[in-house]
Amino acid sequence: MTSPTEKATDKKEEEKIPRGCRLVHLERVRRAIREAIEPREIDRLAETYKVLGDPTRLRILAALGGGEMCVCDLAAFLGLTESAVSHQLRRLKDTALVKCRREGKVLYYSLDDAHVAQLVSVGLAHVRE
Amino acid sequence: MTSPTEKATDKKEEEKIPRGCRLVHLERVRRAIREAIEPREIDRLAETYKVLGDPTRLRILAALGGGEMCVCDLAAFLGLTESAVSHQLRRLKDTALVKCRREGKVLYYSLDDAHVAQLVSVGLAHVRE
DNA sequence: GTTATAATTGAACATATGTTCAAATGTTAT
DNA sequence: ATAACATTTGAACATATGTTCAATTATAAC
Repeated sequence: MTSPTEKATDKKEEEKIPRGCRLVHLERVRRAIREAIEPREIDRLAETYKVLGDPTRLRILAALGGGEMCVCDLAAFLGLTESAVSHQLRRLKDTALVKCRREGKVLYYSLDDAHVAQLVSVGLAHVRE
Repeated sequence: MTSPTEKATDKKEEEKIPRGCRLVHLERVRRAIREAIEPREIDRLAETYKVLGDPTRLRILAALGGGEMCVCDLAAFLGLTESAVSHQLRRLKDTALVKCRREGKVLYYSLDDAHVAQLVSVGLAHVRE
């Protein structure tokens, strides 16, 4: 299962495997390490999905899919305080999922780009299958 | 802004709007309510994204993208205990993101279907843009 | 049967999360 | 200036989350 060539790989990969743990399929562990996504990207990806993983924020995104809305519109739709909505919108903006523009006193929020609607629809396709 | 016809819509929608809250754009709130995704679907969607929103679970999915692995392989790759990995795999299985097959004492985990890899890649495209 | 291996389960802990409340911005009109 | 409006901010609270540890199940070999 572990051929001589596999045992002779560079140290970098070996060092990433904790000592003393069981190794049922060493070559598979090595490949996973080799092809792993960078930690920074993993963290950003996780942050994005974490933000998507809340019913309130998903409802906000779905609503914005129909056109821009202001904070109090969303508060009325969601049945929440404007403060709660504002907090959520900030997270959505920090993750580049929504953007906003000012018109007088009112801030109009909308989806940041086409990717966002796609993210929601791919997820829907999964849960509906 | 609020035409006579808009005021004459059915009561069901009106009742969904909390009393006493500001209404800057009533017609937008109505449309959001009308086109809203069902609560059950929203919850399942949120649950799916919540599961995706963790670095450890994303690393597991990315690793399984290269082929099936057993629990101790993943534990070695992640640098975590097998218990921690098992807990995470259960969440991934409950959300239909991974599946597993038994071969003797070993359980081999793999991505549940093509949708899963797509979910990860769409997310990656978003954070990389 | 016993022993060893692969994985799961449940309790416990520290940390993170979502909402509310009260107070503070920023903008427009008077 | 002042007042009113739209939204944001920070602190506080209860609840949820991820990992570890110890104990348990399940399979295979002896």
